[in-house]
Amino acid sequence: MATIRDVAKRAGVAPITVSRVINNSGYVNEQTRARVEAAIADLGYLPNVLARSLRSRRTNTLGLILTDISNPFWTTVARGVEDAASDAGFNVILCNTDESVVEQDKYLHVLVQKQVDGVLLVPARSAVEPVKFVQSQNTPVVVLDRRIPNSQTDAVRCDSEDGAYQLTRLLLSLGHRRIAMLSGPRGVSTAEDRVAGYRRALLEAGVEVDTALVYYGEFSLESGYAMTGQMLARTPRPSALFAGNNFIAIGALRALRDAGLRVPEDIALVGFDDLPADLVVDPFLTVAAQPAYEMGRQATELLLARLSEEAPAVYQEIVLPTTIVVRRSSGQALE
Amino acid sequence: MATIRDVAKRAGVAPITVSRVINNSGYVNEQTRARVEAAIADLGYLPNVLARSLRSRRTNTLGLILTDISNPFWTTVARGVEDAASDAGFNVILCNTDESVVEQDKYLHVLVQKQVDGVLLVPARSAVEPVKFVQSQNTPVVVLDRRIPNSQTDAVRCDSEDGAYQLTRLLLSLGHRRIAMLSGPRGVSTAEDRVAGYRRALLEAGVEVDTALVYYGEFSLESGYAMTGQMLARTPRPSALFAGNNFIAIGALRALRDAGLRVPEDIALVGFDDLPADLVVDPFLTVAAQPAYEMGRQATELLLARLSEEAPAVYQEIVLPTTIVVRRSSGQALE
DNA sequence: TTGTAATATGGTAAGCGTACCAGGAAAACG
DNA sequence: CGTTTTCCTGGTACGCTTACCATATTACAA
Repeated sequence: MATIRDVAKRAGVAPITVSRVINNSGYVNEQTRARVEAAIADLGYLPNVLARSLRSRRTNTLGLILTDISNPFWTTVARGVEDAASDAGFNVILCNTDESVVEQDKYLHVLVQKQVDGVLLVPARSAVEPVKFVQSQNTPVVVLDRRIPNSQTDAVRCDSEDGAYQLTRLLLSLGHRRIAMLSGPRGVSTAEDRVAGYRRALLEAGVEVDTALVYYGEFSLESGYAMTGQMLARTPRPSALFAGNNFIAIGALRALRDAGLRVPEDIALVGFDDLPADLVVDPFLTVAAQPAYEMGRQATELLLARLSEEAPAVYQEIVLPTTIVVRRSSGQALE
Repeated sequence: MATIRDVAKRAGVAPITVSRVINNSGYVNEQTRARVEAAIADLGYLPNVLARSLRSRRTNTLGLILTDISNPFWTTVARGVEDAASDAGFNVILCNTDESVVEQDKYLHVLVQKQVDGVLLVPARSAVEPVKFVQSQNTPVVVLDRRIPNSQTDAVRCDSEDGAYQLTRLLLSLGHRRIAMLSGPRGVSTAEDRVAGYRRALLEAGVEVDTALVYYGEFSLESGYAMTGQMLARTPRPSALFAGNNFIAIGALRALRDAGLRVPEDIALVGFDDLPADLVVDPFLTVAAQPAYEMGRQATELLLARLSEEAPAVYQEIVLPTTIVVRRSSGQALE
């Protein structure tokens, strides 16, 4: 473990000169530079980035807090984040909260203490405090995917409200009037925005919103399965089902299959979040697809841009459009 | 940004005493502790972990280098790693190499310079040098998923040879004699081990190995698609297809569909790596499933165990079994 | 010739905790 | 009562690099 002093001694210069060579900063004579580089090579010297970061107050590390990397939507977001970070010479610390505020806060504290240069946060709930905490430590935050009302931050997300509106309109145009909505948790903006879009479409079409058909659960397969079971007990049975995310959709599909119902013949199904094209041989679900990779990438680029600014931030909110992809699960128009 | 000195001043003690309170080390009088804790709370003090790490030579951070987090197999491994790390109070820096040795080496250098306490490496190629480099910096490594012949390291992987052997035997038992093998890159142990298991099964059954039916490509959808195209041009056409990983299997399925062939009626298909149960409504592929989560978890636990040992390592190699999951894609016995 | 800028290099301290060593007071022990 | 042990606290230096300030030489214009 050679240090910069060892290199300096060997090259017959001061440590600071070695530092200049390494960082290509300030003036260094060509011959001196060569001597230093030779010494570095001889000793196999590698700078201790911790010491550098302590002094320079830059770690070239970002924190990414999301709910669960196992969900392919987040996987794709994470890949976008890592790619953008890597391109800029940054590393990413990955954190899964599983929607737990407690876990989220633990991670936020650790990240701040590790002096990450910035945080990409998929907030477990809509509270502003976690964001304020990070900002109070002079660490910039970009809020990803979900809204936090009244927060002063940069944010990158998709237009859940509009995506849900479009999907619901699609179902309405096919003749459906009883559409069940299986959403995620209350207090999570994407879950609520999707319900809002659904309601707007119904109201606009003059269809009464039956609150008994609107479910708030978890963004999980189990919850999708359970909500579908409850939904099927309603009479008359809804003719279409809106799944609030990809896991809910899969849970719903399983529940429908277990109930002996065919999709779309017996009941139509649409969902939020597409599965990556690479994972599916024969895509079947009609969905509102979100540009997950782009979200990750743009959020990271926004965060990195903040780091190189001195001016106080004019917070930006980037809302990416969703794309309705019509496939078989939404079925034909009802006769 | 209060420092430990600020806290010390406010509590009327020396910085070291504050340190003792924070780390629960040494003796601290109860009243002193209370005063210090009050000062910490008043100032909103958070220790600077960089400074601590510089002194203590511990970062509580691990590096995870894999090929591509987008592949659900790696996603699951990563989740296992992060869970195990998190349980032990460690964070994980995520790195994607896309099978590039250049990227891999970049990441290894950065991780070492960032003083990570250990590295989990899915090696892009079977060379020992990258591992030796990390070890030369006194950073322990666990090699994940792939073998590196002649390396002195801990390793956790699945038994690819045996999994391939079992799968091939399954096909043989169904009456197949012309079985095409679509594998990953030469120089990647999992690709080669799977070919080896395939050969062993054939030899054991007295079936001649037709080298024209063994393809080495990439572990990607595109490669699977392309290899399948080539394979279909062979006469007589193979009656079964062995896909070397999940992406190759999906590429193969698409190519077969595009060629108007039905699976398993026209051609049987088996693959390596299962898709996570949560992602598939109706599993179809017969596969050798690897315990991806367990691999990640055990590799991490092994790495963490190394960190708390002073004795020179007796390197361990953990080989987890694969599970053959028979589904429809392998078809019935040929008549 | 003098002033100014560009080039080149170094000293010192700071960034923030903790390892190590020391020392004093109180409690326990023979 | 002297000695040992336990309890409690602090000083100093170190981990390694870089920010900041200072100095010195050369080059070139005024």
